Amino acid sequence: MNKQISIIDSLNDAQRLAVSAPNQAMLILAGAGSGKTRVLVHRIAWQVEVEGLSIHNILAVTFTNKAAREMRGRLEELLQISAHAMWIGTFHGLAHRLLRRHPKQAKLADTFQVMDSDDQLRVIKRLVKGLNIDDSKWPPKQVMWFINGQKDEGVRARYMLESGNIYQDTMLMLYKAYEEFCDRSGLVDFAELLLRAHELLRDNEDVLQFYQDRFKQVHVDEFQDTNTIQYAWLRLLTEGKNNLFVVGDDDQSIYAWRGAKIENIYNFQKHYPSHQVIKLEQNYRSTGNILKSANALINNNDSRMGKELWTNSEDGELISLYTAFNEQDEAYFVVEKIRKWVDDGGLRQDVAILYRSNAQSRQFEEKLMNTATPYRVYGGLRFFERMEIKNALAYLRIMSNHNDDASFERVFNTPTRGIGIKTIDAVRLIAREQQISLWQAAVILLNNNSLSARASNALKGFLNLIKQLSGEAKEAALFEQVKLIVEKSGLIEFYKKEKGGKAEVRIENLEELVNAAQMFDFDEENEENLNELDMFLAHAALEGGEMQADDYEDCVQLMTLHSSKGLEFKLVFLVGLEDGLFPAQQSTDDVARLEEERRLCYVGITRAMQQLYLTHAESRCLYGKETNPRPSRFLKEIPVEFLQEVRIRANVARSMSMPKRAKYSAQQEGTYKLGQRIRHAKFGEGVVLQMEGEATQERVQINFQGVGLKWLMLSYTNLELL
DNA sequence: TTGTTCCAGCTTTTT
DNA sequence: GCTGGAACAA
Repeated sequence: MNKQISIIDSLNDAQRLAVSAPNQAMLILAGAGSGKTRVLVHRIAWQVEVEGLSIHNILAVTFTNKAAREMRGRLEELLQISAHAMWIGTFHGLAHRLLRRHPKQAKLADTFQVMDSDDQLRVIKRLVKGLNIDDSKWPPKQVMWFINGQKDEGVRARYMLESGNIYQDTMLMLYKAYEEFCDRSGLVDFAELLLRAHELLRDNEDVLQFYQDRFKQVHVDEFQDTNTIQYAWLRLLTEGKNNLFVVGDDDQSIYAWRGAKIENIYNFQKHYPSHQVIKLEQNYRSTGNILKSANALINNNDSRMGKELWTNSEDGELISLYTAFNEQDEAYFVVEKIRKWVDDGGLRQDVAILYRSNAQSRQFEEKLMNTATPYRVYGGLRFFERMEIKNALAYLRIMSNHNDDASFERVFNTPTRGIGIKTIDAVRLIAREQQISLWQAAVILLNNNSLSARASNALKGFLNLIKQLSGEAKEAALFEQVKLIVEKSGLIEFYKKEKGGKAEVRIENLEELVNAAQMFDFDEENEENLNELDMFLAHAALEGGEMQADDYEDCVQLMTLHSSKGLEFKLVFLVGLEDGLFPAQQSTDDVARLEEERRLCYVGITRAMQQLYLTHAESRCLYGKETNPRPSRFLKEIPVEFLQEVRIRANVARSMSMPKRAKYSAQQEGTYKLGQRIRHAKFGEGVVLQMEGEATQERVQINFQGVGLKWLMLSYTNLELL
């Protein structure tokens, strides 16, 4: 009794319904800021405290490690227990755990290693080259998208038929070759983790039965982001049991471009007919004006399940709109406002600058730096993705598994040890011909004595180094193994010679890697019978590590709209609201993609708690070219009554209809060509010689008879065509 | 083997 | 306009 009350006491009606619903399929449509994670955590607590389930009987799946950590933490706090052993994790993390537990049934080597996307791309590049395929017609990146796209849909190369289309068939051939390569090297990419885990359950009745029995309840966060194979996996686990509890928001689906299937929400309703839908529409985050603007914007999307956020809180301030001259001015304005916020006692960490593309951060960084304002940019290289770290890890991997070709390629000549192109090509050739690993090929080559003495020594030197290191490392603790390779691989000396001031940081990072190994909590992840090194390497690939260390300083947050999802800030600047930038150029001619951009804008607006600034520039340097973009169409979708136009000093209430430059529409565009003859009221007849600028900025140079050269602004001049 | 130059590419991102 | 990678020269 007490327990029930304590779990649902602090919740609103809709949240209570969701948390205390009987054990059945549930679809929770949770708007931004409506307490989604809260519901998830309390639901699990309810099942433990009230329904009497053991935490072992509960599975909770998220997309990011951060979300998983947060959920675990909040659950521990609420239940006052250790949720250590509970299966809370990312799709990839849980899939990895399954594969480690059942490598045989999954048809994997039990020493398999996880490749991150960087590893994957390198492998594909190598493969494309090795097969003599024109990488301008089949760019490795596209090959990677193709392969991952197929895997996301659950399609193996062997299920695919040749189409007679050269492009498709070459892709297919590469997909096949890639699969063979991965099998031979014992490597598994991210998409493969999911696909394999699905096949593991699908093809092994006993394994499936075991997990179906174990997990009485399955919970999914951010369900709108699941792709086909993830949903298929969830369905297998909950087959015939009606015990899938999903939380999501169709309006915040912004990852269709990487395979997320919003249809999964609709299919859920078909596949679990006795499900219950609960909408969480009360928002606890933003002011009324912010919410109403967001609602108005998202209403322009046709494909929606329908949901309208509301709040008990005040309307708050109007949303501010600033029109900048150019991107410099925009950044200046934003930084000026932040300065004021801080002067008025605000915290920098409550402020976020959100943009559509990473390249936009630079202007703001410069201005912030000039004013000595601490800031943090999200989305850079993470610790385990740094080159020096990846190289060190490659040494560890090849020690663990000599046949790991991806790692072999990475370090055979890093640091340089005189293994030239000719030598490695000979090795690659043998490997390809005999379908063996580079390591095995190198051994054969050395035994054949077919290399020059110098090349042979260099290659032998590398193999011996690895052998010697593996020998020495065998008995050592994890951190000692890492220390050993950092010291003996020659990487430190190698980076010491590097110029450009990076040397110091790189060496520090390598030392930090030893620390990371020492801190690595083996038991935490390991119910499996694995050695510590393999777990550490998997951890590195699956977690990526923290971005930057200065987490604790009070600083302004800069990030893309995508990475802002799930976060909230008192003061938000949504910048670069210009057609072509946001919505992105590539998304403007397709309704579905445009709707995704709109959802992205909706995500951005709903990050703001108290104050929201929208900015756009009339002129912007893009790819080295001056452009005059029109204000984003999304701006026009926000009703004028929620907006106020802002200058640097004074606020000006908005009176006129929104797009103040729309009147200079395309009517004149393309009218003037070089050589066009015209007449001007004052200057008489002339010929157009040059044109530049767009829209209001469009100017033409005209050679007037008897008057000479003149530059005229088209928006101010009336010219008669002749 | 290293340094230079040239050239393509250029949304969004986790795992 | 900037960056990373590849090709080429010394």
